[in-house]
Amino acid sequence: MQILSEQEIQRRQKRQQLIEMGIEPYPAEAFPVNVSAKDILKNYTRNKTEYKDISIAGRLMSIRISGAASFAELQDESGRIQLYIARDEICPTEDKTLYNVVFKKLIDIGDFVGVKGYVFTTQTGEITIHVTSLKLLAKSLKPLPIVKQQKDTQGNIKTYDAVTDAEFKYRQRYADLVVTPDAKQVFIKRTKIINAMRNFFNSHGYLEVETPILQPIPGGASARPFVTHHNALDIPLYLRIANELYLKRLIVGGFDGVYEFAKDFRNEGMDRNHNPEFTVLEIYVAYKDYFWMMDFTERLLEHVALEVLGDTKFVVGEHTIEIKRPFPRISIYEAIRLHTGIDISLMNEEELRETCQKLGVKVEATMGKGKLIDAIFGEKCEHYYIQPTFIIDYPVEMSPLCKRHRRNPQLTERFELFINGKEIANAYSELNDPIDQRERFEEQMRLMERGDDEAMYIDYDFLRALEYGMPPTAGMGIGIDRLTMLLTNQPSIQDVLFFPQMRPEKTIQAASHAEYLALGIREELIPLLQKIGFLTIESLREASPNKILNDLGIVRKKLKLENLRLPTKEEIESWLKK
RNA sequence: GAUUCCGUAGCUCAGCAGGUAGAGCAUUACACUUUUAAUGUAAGGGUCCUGGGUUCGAAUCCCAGCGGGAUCACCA
Repeated sequence: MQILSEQEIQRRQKRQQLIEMGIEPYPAEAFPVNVSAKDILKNYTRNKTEYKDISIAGRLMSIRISGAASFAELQDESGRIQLYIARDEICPTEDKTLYNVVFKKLIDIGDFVGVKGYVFTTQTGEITIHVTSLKLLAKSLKPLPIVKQQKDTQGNIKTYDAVTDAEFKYRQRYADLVVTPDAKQVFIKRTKIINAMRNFFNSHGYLEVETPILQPIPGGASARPFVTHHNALDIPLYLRIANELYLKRLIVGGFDGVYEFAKDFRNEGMDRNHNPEFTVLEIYVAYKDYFWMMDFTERLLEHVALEVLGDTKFVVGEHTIEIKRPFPRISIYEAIRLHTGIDISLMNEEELRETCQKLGVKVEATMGKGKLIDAIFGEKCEHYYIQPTFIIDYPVEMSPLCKRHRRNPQLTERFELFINGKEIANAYSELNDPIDQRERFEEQMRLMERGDDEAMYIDYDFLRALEYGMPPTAGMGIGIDRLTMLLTNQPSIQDVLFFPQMRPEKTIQAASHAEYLALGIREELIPLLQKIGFLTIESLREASPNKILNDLGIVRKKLKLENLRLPTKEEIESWLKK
């Protein structure tokens, strides 16, 4: 049994009352809609004749009753518009039930209604729908948070009582979306970002593809995977941590440009930058190198910013960022030298470890050369790159899937794009020498044996694919969640995911009346027991009979039920024995 | 995983040198035919996150747990 608040009980009673009056609170038939709130607000003043016979549906978000005429606000997907409801308009005959009872008493904030009527402007100058008929489309049983907004004389919107409880917003996004227009805008932009990218890729003739999410070997990145099990095959399967190796197989197969917006899964810590599942765009283009990909990435981001924001400049936190081609390019060694004064380019693992210690960068025994360099860069350099900057030419140890640098075999042809101090994109000239690739995998195996639980597994099928020959290829990945955070100025990944992962809620299921009765509890005592907190049989069993008796006495007095016969201690003990 | 802050009505929040639980909106009732977050009058609504402890007495102090946020660690 659900535990209901006073308002929830009232709404259930209203629902029942509607049914008894012959009004279906959840009608099956479609309601024809021929206009949106936004359309009316935008175009009515210029084109009044078009809005003489309109039909619109949405949620009631405020109701102001004043006698025989009332105002309400209807919210549809596009926004809110005011309704004017006059009793004698919606009830032209003697029977005023629809207005006096259904509208005034039985309809609540949050209910879906459909209205027909015509648009006019009130004396206070607000574009309003004069309602001539009103129909309940769906009853809402749970009260929404009440968020109010006021426009000041400059047209700025002031919000009162906005939902601030992060837990409420993330767990009950459906309710947050109803009452927080800004939240909705973030998600609309997210989709626009993806659409803009997709259009950009398609206009280049690249093919959108789908590759396995359930993988026998979790490859293409360094991360701890989620493991599941396939019953029929009786094998473990992993939720993908990346799709890189599959997309490259497709390049082997003769597609010259493939991309995928992929959900990846990593079984690691969660914070405002990390959710266990997240979205990554990866794209691979044959016969290109990382220089081409840098240029391509610049153009892509410029395109996305213009499509989504209409501008290449935007504000993130305290910074204004500008997507301005070309972005500066700086090698990782140079970046480290610049920000620490130390040249690490010729150091071995031991020297790097000492350098880390000197710089106060935390290290672990399992870290190899690649991770050590990454640690220094992450701690000492990353946050300086606010404006878009390519960090290039990473050491080979950090990049097991990346082609060696054409002039220096200790380096790779790799870039990462940093914006606002965070990595936004990662790209390579892809390693296509199967012998080198095999050796790099083997190096990863050695790291794994040292205890690096994020080192890559060897994917022999991928090696086999490379052995058939893969053309020179440039590949690039962008974290869509991070990019969305950037372009919508949201500080937390949870704000750009509809349903961020949360610890499961503990729901208390209250015992049913039958369960109380089964213990021999008199029916009249059940509400009292619930009132004093014994909502489950289990909680009752754990309590002492004396406490139950005491509390019942208190609540009886409080509810002024002096005529109610309290149970004896023996009676209570008899319940607890059953 | 560590540190730290928070958890009071449907929502936003007060309340803490321990002494009967508060406000605004929302809800209910009555009045009102053009209102602009907030008409007037009245009423109802709470396991003060949970469990222990200290105390004559705990929303308030102490301990533990649960949930969430922030910082850090790992990573994208």
